[in-house]
Amino acid sequence: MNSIDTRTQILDIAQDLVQRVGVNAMSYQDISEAVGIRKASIHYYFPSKDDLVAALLDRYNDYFLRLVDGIIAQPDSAEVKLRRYCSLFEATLSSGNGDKACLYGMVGAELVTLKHPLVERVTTFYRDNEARLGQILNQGRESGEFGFVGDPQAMAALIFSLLEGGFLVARAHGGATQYRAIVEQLMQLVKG
Amino acid sequence: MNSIDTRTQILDIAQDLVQRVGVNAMSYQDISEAVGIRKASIHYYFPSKDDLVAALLDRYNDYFLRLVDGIIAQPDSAEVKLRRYCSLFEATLSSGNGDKACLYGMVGAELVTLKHPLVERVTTFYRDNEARLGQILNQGRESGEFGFVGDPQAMAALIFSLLEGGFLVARAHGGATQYRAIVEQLMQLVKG
DNA sequence: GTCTATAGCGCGATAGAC
DNA sequence: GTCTATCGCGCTATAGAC
Repeated sequence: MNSIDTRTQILDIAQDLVQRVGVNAMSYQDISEAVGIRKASIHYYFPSKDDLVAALLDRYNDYFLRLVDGIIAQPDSAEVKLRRYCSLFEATLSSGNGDKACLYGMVGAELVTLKHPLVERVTTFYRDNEARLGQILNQGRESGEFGFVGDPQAMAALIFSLLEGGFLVARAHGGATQYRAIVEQLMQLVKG
Repeated sequence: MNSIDTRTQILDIAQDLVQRVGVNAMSYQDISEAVGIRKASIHYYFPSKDDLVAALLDRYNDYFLRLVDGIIAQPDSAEVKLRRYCSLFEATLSSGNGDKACLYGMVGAELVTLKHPLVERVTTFYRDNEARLGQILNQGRESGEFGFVGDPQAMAALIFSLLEGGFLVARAHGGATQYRAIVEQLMQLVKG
């Protein structure tokens, strides 16, 4: 099963690189040095760079949405669920050094330079996340925990944009502390 | 003054490219084709790519902050000022095709790939914008227009992250309509 | 100021030995 | 599966003619 291990190592390193420097600045050369194989060997697992990025996005999508669904399925209050959702993002920001952004946030910034099958993955990820945020907000509205004004779906879109943006801004200015302050301010607004 | 015109043309085209595809994907070749000169001639005005990007950021910083200061100086309500501030962003999103992001948002996403004198410009731009948003929010708090809970400076940081993120997300999903809906939802939250 | 020409590098990708 | 070797491209940047 050495081949599976190598494939996973490549994906892990590639994801780390994309989260730091973006898709365009990530190269087979960088990956090969970090993994300890030659860059030609990477083409054995991922013939083209688009194949690699697609695999990256699919793996992250499955991983992330499964975590989110796990949070939603728990019998917790809506506030706890929303806080946990925001923490999913923060965990990435804090892991390793503080210079990693959300994978889909980075890819979204470079969206125009991507080919079509990749673009659709990004829009789908955004839509799915907003839908799940909407579920949490609806629960909070019904239970009376959340008293924010306006449409829950509009609020879900706002929160998702806020978290993606908060990630990128925090990297330049304030770091995890600033991100946490923003989430705290958000919680106050949602409770209303 | 033909030289000044050419220099401005280069900056205009380069800015448009960075807002669409990012710093790393923007090339002297792309610029030369759009301006109608050879790429070697661009080096006459901007010896290195870092020189070009620095000039780009400085010009945009001056232009944008002057607009913001103009908005703040007017004898308008805080709500009008905040709406105008958000519209500054939206104007960029709508200009040309809908696939442009905020210049500093794009550069922020690629922050890790930038050299140091450029990084500082980005952090300064973020800080200056949050400070000005804080001014507007304070005015609204004092006049009684804004009833949001929490610290105005934390709220300013939240709004700035939201607008930068809203930009990037809207490009992938929903466009100017989605961005406008987010701003509308924000206004409701700020009024409290 | 703008041009042609070119250097030098890193990139994604492929062929073929082992 | 992993390697060496190499191709062809696009990039930033420079030298020097006009």
